[in-house]
Order: sequence, then C-alpha cells, then structure tokens
Amino acid sequence: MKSVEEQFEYLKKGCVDLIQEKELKAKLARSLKKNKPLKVKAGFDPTAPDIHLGHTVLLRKMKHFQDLGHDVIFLIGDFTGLIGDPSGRSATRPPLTREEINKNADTYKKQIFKILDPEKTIIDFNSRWLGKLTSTDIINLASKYTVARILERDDFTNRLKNNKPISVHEILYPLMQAYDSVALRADVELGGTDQKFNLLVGREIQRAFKQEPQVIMTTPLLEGLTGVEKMSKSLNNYIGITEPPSEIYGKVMSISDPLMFRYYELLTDESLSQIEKWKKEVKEEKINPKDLKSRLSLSIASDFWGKEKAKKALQEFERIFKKKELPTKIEDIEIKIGKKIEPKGKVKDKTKVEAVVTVVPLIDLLVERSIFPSRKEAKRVIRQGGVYLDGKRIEDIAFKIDLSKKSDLILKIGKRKFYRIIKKKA
RNA sequence: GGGCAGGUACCAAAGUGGUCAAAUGGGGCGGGCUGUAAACCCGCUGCGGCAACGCUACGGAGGUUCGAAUCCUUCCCUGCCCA
Repeated sequence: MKSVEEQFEYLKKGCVDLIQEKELKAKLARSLKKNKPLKVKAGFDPTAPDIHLGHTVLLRKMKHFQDLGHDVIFLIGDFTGLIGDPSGRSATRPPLTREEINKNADTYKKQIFKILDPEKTIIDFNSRWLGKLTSTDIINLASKYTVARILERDDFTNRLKNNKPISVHEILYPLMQAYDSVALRADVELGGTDQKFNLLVGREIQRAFKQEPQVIMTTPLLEGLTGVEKMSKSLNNYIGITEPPSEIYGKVMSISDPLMFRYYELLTDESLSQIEKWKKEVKEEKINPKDLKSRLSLSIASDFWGKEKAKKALQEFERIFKKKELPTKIEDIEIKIGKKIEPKGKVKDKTKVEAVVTVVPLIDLLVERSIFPSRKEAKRVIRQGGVYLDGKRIEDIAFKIDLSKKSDLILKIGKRKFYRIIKKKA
C-alpha cells in the first residue's frame, strides 16, 4: 500500500473541496496502520437511468479510492429519490414512483462497472435503513439541525427571495442524506460541488450521533455539450456512456474548443501541464484544435468501448463529415408496397388501396414513422429545405416518393439524421 | 382564520373586452458560414389544411357579452403580511 502522502496527493487531484485535509490524512494514516480500508460513500439519485460523462467525473474519483484499496460504497438513493434532491433546483421535483426507481437502479448497476471495479464496489440502497425509520426516529433526526441552517443553502435562499415554494419534505432531504452517512459510518463522502451543502450536513449529523465526521470531497460539475449548463439528462446535453462509440465520438466532436480542454481535464488522465501546453499551442495556431478534439473523442470513446471500436467510430466520422459519405449504419424504413400506408382515414375506395401502390406521400411517411411529431412540423422543415432524398433537397411539401423503379432511397433530415427507405413487398 | 399579490405556450415574461395562436428573451428546429466548434446572419417554432379558413389553448368549472387570456362567481394552487 502506498504511503499516506502518496495516497493523499493522488486523491486530492481534481477535487474542488476537501474538508478537512488534516482529517483525511489522519484517516488515511489510521487505515494504513490498522490495515483497515476507509469507507467511502457516494450517493446517486435514481432519477437518471443513463450514466453520462458528468457522472464519470465522480466515478473516476471513486475508482481512485479503489485503486488504493479502500472500500467504495455506491449508494443508490432509492429512498431519498422519493423526495427529490432540491440541490440546484428552482422548483420542487416531482417524486418518483417505487417502480421507476427500481428500474433506474437496475440500469445503474449495469453501467457503473465500465469504470468501477466490480470486485471492490459495494452497492447499497438507502431505503435499507431510511425505510425503517419510525416517525419518532425522524423527529429525533430533525431535532438535530435547525431551520435557519437548512435555509442557508443557496437553493433555498433563492427560492425564498423569489417567493417560490419550498415544501417541508425538501427540508428533510439533507437530513436524510446525512443519516446515510451515520448508517454507513462513512469515513469519506464524495459528491459533485452541488452536493457540498448536503455533504456538510452529513458531518454535523454524524457528530450529533457521536460519530467521527466524514471527510468530504467534491468533484467539479462537468459542463454539458453546449458548455453552458451542467451536463444532465433532463437538459439533453449529455453523452451517455452506453451510447454507441460513433455517437460518443460525434458528440465530443461537437463541443466547443474551450470546452474541449475542460473535458481533457476532467475525463482523461492527461496532466494539467500537457493540457496547458496544448492551450498555448492552439492559441499560437501551432496545432489545429480539431485534431486535439479528435484525440479527445477517441480517448473518451475508448474508455467505454475499447480502442478498436473507437477507431472505427473515428473512421466513420471522417467518412460522413469530411468526405460527405453515408454512415455505414442507417436506420431502415421499410415500406410495404401494395398496401396503403396512410395513417389516417380519407381512403375513399378501399378496394383500390389494396391494389399495388408504389407512390407514397413524403409527409405521410415522415409523420407515420415518427420522424416528425406532426404534419405541421414536417412541412415546416421541408419548406425550410431540411429534407433530402438521395442527396436532392425536397422543397415540395406534396412530394411523393415513387418506389416503382428504385427500391432503395436515402432520406436525410437536417444535417445528421439518415434513414434508408426500403421497398418491401406486402 | 383575515388581508394582499399572483397562476399565460418548453422556460422566463408582456398582454387587462374585439386588430391575440398571444409581444419580447431564452431554448429548440431548419438554412447559411465552418472544423457536425464558437461567434455571427436568415427563417420557423399549437394542431389540421396547398390555401382561404377551421379547431384547440392563457390554473379548473360555471356565468356576463354579438365577442373573454382580459369582466363576474366559485373552486384549486403559490407567495407575502396579520392571527
């Protein structure tokens, strides 16, 4: 096992807060001396069935602890999920149903081992203890903290200032999460910077329960694809780690240049000095940012899919966007010929429709196959020149696809959506 | 329990009897430029219709009126003050 100093430096890297450094060193020293691993806890909200790159920043830090031989507890907040974390929220979250939570938790389990070591990871659920608390227990827990201190947090202060509602159960949230630390006797709790308040309450509540307070460490929040807000599923600016390599590669390629360096910092093992060097080189135009971004995309895609597949994603990307060729995999749309495909009525003569039909109105197809949610929307995009058939822009909203001669057509929507229309005999 | 202020489209926010499918900003989408970058420019952004036009929609339900997001009644929800 590594020395206390070595461990400390390794763990500290990339953290925003480390409270308190002294305590962590003491805990590490004791762990080393007694040969007893630290209990490191990180809680996950079961609202997001997809783990995305934003989560991996924290998961990577958890992995660091595992590398050093400590026990990492992946805590699924299945009970607190019923409340909804008020962190960063300007409005009360809608509570999840038991069913949704279970489903999400399962999905988590399937994903985290792309990063964490399955041998060294303990998965737990906080309903295990929170679900057993009696009203008396909860009142006792609630007595250990004050309203004023809860309201200190930014989210609540802002809501109060803006005359927005705060429900009582939301006030309970930090206490519940804090109680997790008590139940687990956590030595360390990890979380994103947005969790700082909750983590700090954990320390207080542990003290109130006569436990040694946990050390808290926060990791930065990764910005989403647009670089403005944090990466989150609900904002749809995320890259899920189960997404196919080509998607991961492509999405990383679409981020802005400044954001690229941020991703390098948080999602790769490149040293800070190397990153700084690149920044300088880009500024001096010694290096093309696109090449650096390609390297980054490759690295991230490799993390989850391996080098081989990541390389293929790169080649695919080059082919589509550099050479303007077609992707290798295109979603197929099969059209059965000889039967009507119109979704809605208006069929005057049913016997005739059953006859061989080889001409299909484009709009009907687009809407029927859910490429667009409504005919209005489909028309809009066609009028604006966003629909291409075999490379030709279609501008006529009444355009009909004729499948009597060709049996295979490429439909392109906007810049990056491709479909292959295939004729099928009914 | 009393008083006051509010509830408008994905979000924020105007509108206070007809010209309102509802200003503006953000977001989203399409186009242009490009490196599927940023910035920028143009357009679109309830549904159906080629269109004329019709339908649905300003918290819910009723009502007044030729006509309501706008006025009235009532219910629900939120915030503030008082108790």
